[in-house]
Amino acid sequence: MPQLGSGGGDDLGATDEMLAFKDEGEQEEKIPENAFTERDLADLKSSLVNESEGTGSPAAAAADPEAVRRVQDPQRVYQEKLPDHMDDGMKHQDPGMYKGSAYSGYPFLMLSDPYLPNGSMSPLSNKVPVVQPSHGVHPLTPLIPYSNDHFSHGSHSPHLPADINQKQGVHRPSQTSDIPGFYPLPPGGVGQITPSMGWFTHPLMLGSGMHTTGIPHPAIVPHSGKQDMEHYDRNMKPQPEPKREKEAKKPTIKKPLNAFMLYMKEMRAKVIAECTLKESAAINQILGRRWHALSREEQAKYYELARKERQLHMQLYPGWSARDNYGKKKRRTREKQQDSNSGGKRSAFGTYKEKDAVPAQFLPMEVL
DNA sequence: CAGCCTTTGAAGCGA
DNA sequence: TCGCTTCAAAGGCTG
Repeated sequence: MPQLGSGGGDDLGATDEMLAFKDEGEQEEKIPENAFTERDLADLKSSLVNESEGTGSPAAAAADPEAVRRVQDPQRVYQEKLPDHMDDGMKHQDPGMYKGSAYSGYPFLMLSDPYLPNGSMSPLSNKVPVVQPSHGVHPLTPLIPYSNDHFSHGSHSPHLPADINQKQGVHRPSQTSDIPGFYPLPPGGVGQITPSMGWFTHPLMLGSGMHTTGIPHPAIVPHSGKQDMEHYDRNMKPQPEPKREKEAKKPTIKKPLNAFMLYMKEMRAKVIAECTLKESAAINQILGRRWHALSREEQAKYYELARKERQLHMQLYPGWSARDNYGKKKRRTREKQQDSNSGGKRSAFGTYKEKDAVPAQFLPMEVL
């Protein structure tokens, strides 16, 4: 807070305290991704084996030395757990804030990259307004899947005005009021989107989900859920007559994605490719470990992205509350959930079932 | 075919 | 304020 909060409060009301990370061991954590993946996979497999054998946490812990290290160093864990509000320290979009570092590969803020002749990053591209409005692309979440792969096709790059970075990136009077300005949806812009572009194929683009602002958002989802989505994906057409009722229903506005979710979205495909795994539960375990292994800068960019996602969400759906979606996911086994909650510990380390329970002395203060 | 699994983080709510 | 609960994504698995 002291060093970063000078620019006034965040409209999200975060405490804006930039927790200093401990530098300890950071280098160790920077493991090449491939090696990491192999180890992840091995770890995962061994822990699965161990779990099936019914052994306890030691085996699981042994399978993940990194986790063990974290557990044994509560302070590190505490510092590792980067609170969202730290990103508020970066909210000012100070051009120098991330200059040339943290946002590399960051699909949101680095959006201009694919459009740069050499693909390199312009310093200006660090700024939030780099969000690509001319595609009608959702400025935040949806960008993740498109990152470089999608943009590398180059078919849509002509839609990006060459000066967009300068125009939108340089001058930003206020944090909140200008957000909508990031996402002007040019008439016809949507139609230019290539089918490969994630949520541009979203059903809502085709009708019911279009936000009243005219800005489609992936957070809006028809009540009907998966099947409808699949239907849309296959046919790229609005639902036929019988679905009218459903259309009339109020669409579900999804929660904005948090930092980890954004990270998962971006990295999932990569992990799947590297591990040839598809099961999300396993993938997520790997991603969870990788998340912890990320440097503070790398995590910070996702926290920042998540913060902007929330901001945008707030602006698009002012009256929306996470509460609105409570109960929409039917949980069949509520008792079971409670059991696991009572038997396990949800902490900075994640969700621990009994076998993984962390001794209290290893828990960070905030958890205790 | 609905829900589970699995992860972290945000938010809501009751005490 | 604290602690618990729910949901966000995702895709194979399960009953």
